[in-house]
Amino acid sequence: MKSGSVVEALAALAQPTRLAIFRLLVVCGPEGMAAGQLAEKLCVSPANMSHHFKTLSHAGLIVSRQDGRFVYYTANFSVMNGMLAYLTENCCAGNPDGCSVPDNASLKCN
Amino acid sequence: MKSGSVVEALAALAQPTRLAIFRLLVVCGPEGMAAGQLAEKLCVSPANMSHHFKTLSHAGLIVSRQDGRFVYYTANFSVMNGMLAYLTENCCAGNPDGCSVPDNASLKCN
DNA sequence: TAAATTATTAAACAATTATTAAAATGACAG
DNA sequence: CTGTCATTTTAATAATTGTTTAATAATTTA
Repeated sequence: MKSGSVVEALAALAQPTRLAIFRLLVVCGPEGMAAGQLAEKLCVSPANMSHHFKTLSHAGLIVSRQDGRFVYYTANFSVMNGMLAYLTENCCAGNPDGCSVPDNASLKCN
Repeated sequence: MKSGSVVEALAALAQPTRLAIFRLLVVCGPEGMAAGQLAEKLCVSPANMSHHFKTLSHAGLIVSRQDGRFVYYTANFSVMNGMLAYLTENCCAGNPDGCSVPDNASLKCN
């Protein structure tokens, strides 16, 4: 994963509403949740939510699908995992003896 | 870890220079690196670096210690690990069968 | 003590971000 | 079609953030 994409993903999650959206979608799993339902659950106006969805989508962290007149959003685990991998790699390259970073710092729900 | 602290840590890392600083310090391990050395390595002015150090310090991601006229910074793994734990917990609570999130999504260099 | 080195702070500004309200789009039911 | 519901877009504003320059603080060397 490129450094720029990681920064974008971190920035997308570095906001209370968006972090809450993402975590809620992580819990929802593959079915996801409708935009309006998320808005109601988080007490945020639809317009504001839509802006946040756009930011998360652009970062690749969530994916949308239309179902009737509802739009369902789901968490995209692979980008999240790429971000986690980037943050944990090359740990303590200076003193490899005292260090063991697991390769499995990731969400495994795909 | 509180949601607010996680947002602060994510925001601290969601900037190219600061992400580079943190990753460099992760690689350096417990000895850390002097502020000026980091500035030179990343081609960023000392004043600008100082602001970024402040942001990272306030988020708890780095720690400073004075050594002579140098200030050494080191990565604080526990806050980083708290952030990773927060991001990976409660994964797929909706369909626990198909999900196994490792408990060890962390840096293990302390 | 004075000068040099290392790092931080203060002030200013340009740029980005978050939020709101209003208008517009797209999908479906009658 | 027409009207309604769900969501997005546009436009505007307030708030935050990143960078630069200049000034300040702390430490060491001469």
